[in-house]
Amino acid sequence: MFDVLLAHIQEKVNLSAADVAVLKSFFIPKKLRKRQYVLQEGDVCKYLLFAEKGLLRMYHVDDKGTEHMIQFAWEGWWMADTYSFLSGDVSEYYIDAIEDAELLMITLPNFEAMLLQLPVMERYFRILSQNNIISKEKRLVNTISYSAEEKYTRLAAANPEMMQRIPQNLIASYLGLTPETLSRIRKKLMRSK
Amino acid sequence: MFDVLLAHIQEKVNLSAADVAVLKSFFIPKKLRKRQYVLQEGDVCKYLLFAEKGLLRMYHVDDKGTEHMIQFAWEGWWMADTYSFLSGDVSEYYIDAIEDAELLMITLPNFEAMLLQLPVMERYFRILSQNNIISKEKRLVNTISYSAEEKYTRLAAANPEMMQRIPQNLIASYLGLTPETLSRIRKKLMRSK
DNA sequence: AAATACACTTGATATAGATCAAGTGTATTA
DNA sequence: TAATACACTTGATCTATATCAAGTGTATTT
Repeated sequence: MFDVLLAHIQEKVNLSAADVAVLKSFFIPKKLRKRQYVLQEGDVCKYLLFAEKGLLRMYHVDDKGTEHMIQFAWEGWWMADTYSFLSGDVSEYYIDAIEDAELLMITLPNFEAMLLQLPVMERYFRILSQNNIISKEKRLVNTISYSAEEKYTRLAAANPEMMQRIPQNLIASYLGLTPETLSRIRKKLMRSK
Repeated sequence: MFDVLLAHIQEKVNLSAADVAVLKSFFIPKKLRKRQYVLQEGDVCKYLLFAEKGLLRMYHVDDKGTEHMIQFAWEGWWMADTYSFLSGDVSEYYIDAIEDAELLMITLPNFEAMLLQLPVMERYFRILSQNNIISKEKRLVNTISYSAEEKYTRLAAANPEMMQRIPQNLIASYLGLTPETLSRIRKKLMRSK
């Protein structure tokens, strides 16, 4: 149940056996069916989520009803609307399961208690957050600097795992493209290979 | 010299007088003239920067030579190519001064030493990084979900300080638009007001 | 097993925003 | 004080990508 989480944390910082026991006590396990929501627009994001298994997405729905993918999370990744989770304000995003999933969830009070009781977790989340910033910065540059075709090829090169795992229409949305445009780009790239 | 930095840190965490003395010892002050570089593509980002005064920008230059604004930093903001700074790999970005500036700079070894000697700074940078993630997430959603006009009005509403301070052509680049397009949008909005 | 929904493809057309080009006013430099 | 550069504007045209529409194959539901 905690295998993936503990491996992930211990890659960055050291935890004693006692620490591990304390750590576990803060989390709530949860299983999700495909298409099941964890967060809907207008709700407060009550949990920070860690994926032990399965696949989640966070997305925004614009005025026209179009979905825009913000993030995906599979085994070994955290997910939350960080803003809503930390501020308690309602979220403008949705989180749901693309595949059946097993999660570990932590509430904000427990998150804060954990950081006080296990100060080493400040370091863990500081490192994690910095890595998150790096990848968001790369994605931003990719989004504003390149053509549709370049965006796609760069994403595929930088993130092959995503290409195997995520349906093509969701990749399109992640890149800010329509599914039709991505389909045509892929066709063109196939021909030229 | 350290006024803005200390105020900023003490808004988030507590520092004793002794802590402050230790903290100061890790930083190098630096003055920059307008248009002066702190980082150029191909260099390693050796410093994490804090702006005590003035205005900096970080940007990417694409294959066609077009600049794309990644971030601005004025009094009270940090700046670095986080990836290059932490990994030691060469940067793909430029950082320079838009206005004359006074900076406090810290090297990676000093940054790490500071975190070890002042563990409370782990917390400070964890909070800071989370806030950074929140704002990058908002910017991303803005970038991929809305039309040029909506992007601009939303940025102006969410970030009025930026509008006053940053030249219009750089705002355009920050939004992923050409200066011509932004000029026309503003004209249209003036008329309709 | 049939019915329905969904992911993806392909074609025709529309359009938001880019590009190219020229001009104005203001700030910096010689 | 003249010269030059730079930020911004405005117009004409072009183009990458969106939109609309229809069709195919596969998976899910009844």
